[in-house]
Amino acid sequence: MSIIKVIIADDSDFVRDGMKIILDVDPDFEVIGCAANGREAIEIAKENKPDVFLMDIQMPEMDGIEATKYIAEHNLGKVLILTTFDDDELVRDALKSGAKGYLIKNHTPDHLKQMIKSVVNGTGVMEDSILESLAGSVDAVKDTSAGSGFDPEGYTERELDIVKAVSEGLSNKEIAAKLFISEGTVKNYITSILSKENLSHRTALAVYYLTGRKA
Amino acid sequence: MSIIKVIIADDSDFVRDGMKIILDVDPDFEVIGCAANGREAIEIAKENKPDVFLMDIQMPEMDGIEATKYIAEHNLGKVLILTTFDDDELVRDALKSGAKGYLIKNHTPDHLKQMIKSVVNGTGVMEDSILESLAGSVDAVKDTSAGSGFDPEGYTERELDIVKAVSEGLSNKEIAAKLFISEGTVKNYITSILSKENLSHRTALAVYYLTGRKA
DNA sequence: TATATAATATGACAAAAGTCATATATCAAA
DNA sequence: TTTGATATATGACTTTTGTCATATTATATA
Repeated sequence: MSIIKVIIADDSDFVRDGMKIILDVDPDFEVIGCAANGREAIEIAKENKPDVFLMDIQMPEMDGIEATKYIAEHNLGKVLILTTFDDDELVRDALKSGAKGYLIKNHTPDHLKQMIKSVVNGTGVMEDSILESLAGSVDAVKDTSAGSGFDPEGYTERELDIVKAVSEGLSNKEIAAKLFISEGTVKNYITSILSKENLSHRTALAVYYLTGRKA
Repeated sequence: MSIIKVIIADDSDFVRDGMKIILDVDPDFEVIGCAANGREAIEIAKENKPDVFLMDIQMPEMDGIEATKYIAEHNLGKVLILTTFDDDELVRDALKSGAKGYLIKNHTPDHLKQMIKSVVNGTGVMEDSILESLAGSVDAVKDTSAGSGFDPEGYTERELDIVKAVSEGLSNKEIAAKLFISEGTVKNYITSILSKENLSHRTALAVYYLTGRKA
């Protein structure tokens, strides 16, 4: 695998520098340019075509979505969207515009690099799996948020205390001690929560709460 | 629990606004001020003492670490450090300066809120566990796919099959059916895995595998 | 070949987990 | 004030989990 040429586009110098530092120390990567907005990124790309753009969405002058559209149309490289908050709509727009995936900014260096490599080397079939794995990893980070996954709607505070405790891997006895209630009460809560979610045991509940996936 | 008063200090308006929006929609929180650097945050706090500061590290004029020192010395509130990259050294400095914990910026709204509450309500004994859980959650994000936290080293393929199945929330019976082995064999595997990881039940194992956190 | 490891299996047992009916106290809303 | 929701508790019971000792293959390696 040859050196992966990267252009970083992000209006925050902190993020830009951070990414650059991370990639610069790795001989597999070469950061051929940094830009504070989409237009700058494209200008850099016209002189020196990168393998991949790390592209923020929110940027002045030309945002990541517009830039991605242009890049995809002119075949200037692959785009990996960077998001700080996982703004579902924006990300969806970006993917529609031709981005190959999206990352949350604070992935560890190794994870980041691995993902960039996946995107760069991705051919037809692989790309789905990349998106899937990206989506999966974002889901894993998601805790309770809206949309897919565990929905706190319809639960009382106390029930949510129980859900959280179960999802920390605590036993009924431990939960009882933690919340100063009897073990029987904990069991009652769990029975009722399981029935609401149509699950049969606590582990399935923990998994669902943590990953949004039901077995 | 009364309303939690928050001051947000971050040089990026994107982060600042994002945090504010997230907290504003929740009646449990009141954002009493936003600041672009540590000095501003402290000025706001002198007029209206907050329960907690959400404090970026990298900021112009007065950075989060200096600000945290001042806040801790003058008892102006608890500090939760926000980091985009988990820069170990900076975070360590911040914790030394009296911060109560640190968050990565892209936690989901619910997770963020929950953590703020933990910090605000934390008293003596609880604080360790908060830090621990924060550290754990950062670890979890560090490597959602595989790597930190649960270490596959020392496990056979078959054992890992079991770990994965447990972490999908499957029961012993379901795992047995899925892997075409007897339920007893599944139990044996689980007993041995739990003992290797020093855990007492499958839910703790699933949580550990999924989040890197041990109960 | 002898030995270690991996994958499988059983049975007996103990310990949790989960179900269900029932009950009480509080508090807010109709 | 009656009703409904929430938080709590018990006891009796069933099912699932987890533990342990023990055993059979197959395969790889010393």
